[in-house]
Amino acid sequence: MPENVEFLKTNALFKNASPQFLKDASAAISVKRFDKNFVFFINSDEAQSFYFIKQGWVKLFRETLDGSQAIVDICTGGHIFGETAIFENNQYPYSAEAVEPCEIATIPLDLLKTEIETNNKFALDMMGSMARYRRQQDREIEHRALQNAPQRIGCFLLRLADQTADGGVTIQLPYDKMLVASRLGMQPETFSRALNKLKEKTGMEIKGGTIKLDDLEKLTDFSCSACSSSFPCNDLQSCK
Amino acid sequence: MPENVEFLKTNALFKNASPQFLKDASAAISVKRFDKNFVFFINSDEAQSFYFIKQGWVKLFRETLDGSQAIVDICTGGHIFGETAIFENNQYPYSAEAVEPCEIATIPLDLLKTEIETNNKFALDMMGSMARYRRQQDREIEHRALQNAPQRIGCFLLRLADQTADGGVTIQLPYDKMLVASRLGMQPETFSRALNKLKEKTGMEIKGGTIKLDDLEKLTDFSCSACSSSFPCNDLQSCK
DNA sequence: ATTGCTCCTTGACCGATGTCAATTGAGTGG
DNA sequence: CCACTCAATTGACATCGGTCAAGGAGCAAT
Repeated sequence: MPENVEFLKTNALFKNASPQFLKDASAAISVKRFDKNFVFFINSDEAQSFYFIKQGWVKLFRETLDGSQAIVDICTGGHIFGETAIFENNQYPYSAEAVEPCEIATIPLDLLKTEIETNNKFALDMMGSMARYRRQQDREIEHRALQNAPQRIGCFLLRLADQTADGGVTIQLPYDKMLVASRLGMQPETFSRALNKLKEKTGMEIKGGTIKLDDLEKLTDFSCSACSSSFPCNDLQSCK
Repeated sequence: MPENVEFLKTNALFKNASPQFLKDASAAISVKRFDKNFVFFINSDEAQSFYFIKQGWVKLFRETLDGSQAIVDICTGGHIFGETAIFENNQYPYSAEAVEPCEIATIPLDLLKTEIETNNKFALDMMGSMARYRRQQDREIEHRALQNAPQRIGCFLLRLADQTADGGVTIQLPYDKMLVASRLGMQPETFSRALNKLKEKTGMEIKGGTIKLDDLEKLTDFSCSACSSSFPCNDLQSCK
């Protein structure tokens, strides 16, 4: 397969991509760096391309008339965005902005469209990917209805947690606290206070965006009681 | 096409279903009436079938350890449910219960699975249907974050509205107010109070589940300012 | 070190929603 | 017609989260 598109394989969606698709993509692809705050497209723009994130974080969002923002998703390396325009009359259904310097591959949407139309295996993978997203969204709605702010933060942290050698846990926030707050649908002030409450309840140690905890169970006890999945909630995507 | 599966065509998903699928479905299908509160399956049950609603309303939901319920969706005639188990290791990702007497067709999941694997047109339709659902969910999350209770109710009503001859509008709630409340992610008490506030603001006339309003614009002015779509929000599914 | 910037935190306050309890109302079956 | 049940409303109150304003912490440029 062409070298310059090998990285696509880091996304399971492309594991059954046809040679033709890879060849065409290889010819048409453009990989570039983008600065923080670069806007890839805005909601309802005519869609020409979809994007593959090699590196960095991208925020997908929609805005209301009165200027509020709703975060649709926050994605990073290995994820694609903008591809849903295929099913939306070729209009992007949200806006996309870099939240830090990024390395992004731009690929014509037509190629993807042709591929799902002609390669059934690929179509199946695409459906799997859409179903995974659906599961994610369903749970997100549930969390917002049934969990309070500290619990939602706890749940978010759990999906970032790395076991350390001594049985403890280290968690590194992947981006700004402000952005985590809006990802979780709360105000920065609420986030700050809720994180403090979580700290009290679990004895975690917080230093900037790094969090340490000796016992994961403290966190699961606190957060997972108000959720319909039980930990480890493998049906939910990690946030990394 | 076999007569006893003709009704499937009322769902756009089946417009490109293969003759083979229809024939197999025709042989395997079972159409029955179910009482109110009948439970079709519960979350994480092994999935054998998916269901097509000919008549009535069905509630899809998940439950937490502490007994709270989160509504995933509430569906009616022409909609299917349970089909997502295909992408979830053959386990239903939610529970399903009749909220009133229903007429439901039960169809083996295998047939659907085979169909998406072998009929690419069908697979594309399936993706379209999944994308529509995604759009729906994205907006749902947005609404819960940015709209208050009266606005959410207003938005819900707008998607039920029928123009009457004299330019006015009649709206009929499709099911219990309690269920509408949980569909909108709020408590029955909150719903009741919020509906009163909406009545004050728009001058609507409420009698049981029937609502009359002379001017739709009163409602859109009130609800749609806190939304990222503008009315008529054709990207959102009607609630009927 | 100083300045200026942005992110983050904290305090004070308020409005929205949830909770609990009592009451009313509508529909059902005896 | 009456009792029963459940939905719906209403009141009182608590809690949560949002808003506004002020201050502190980290960081880069000078």
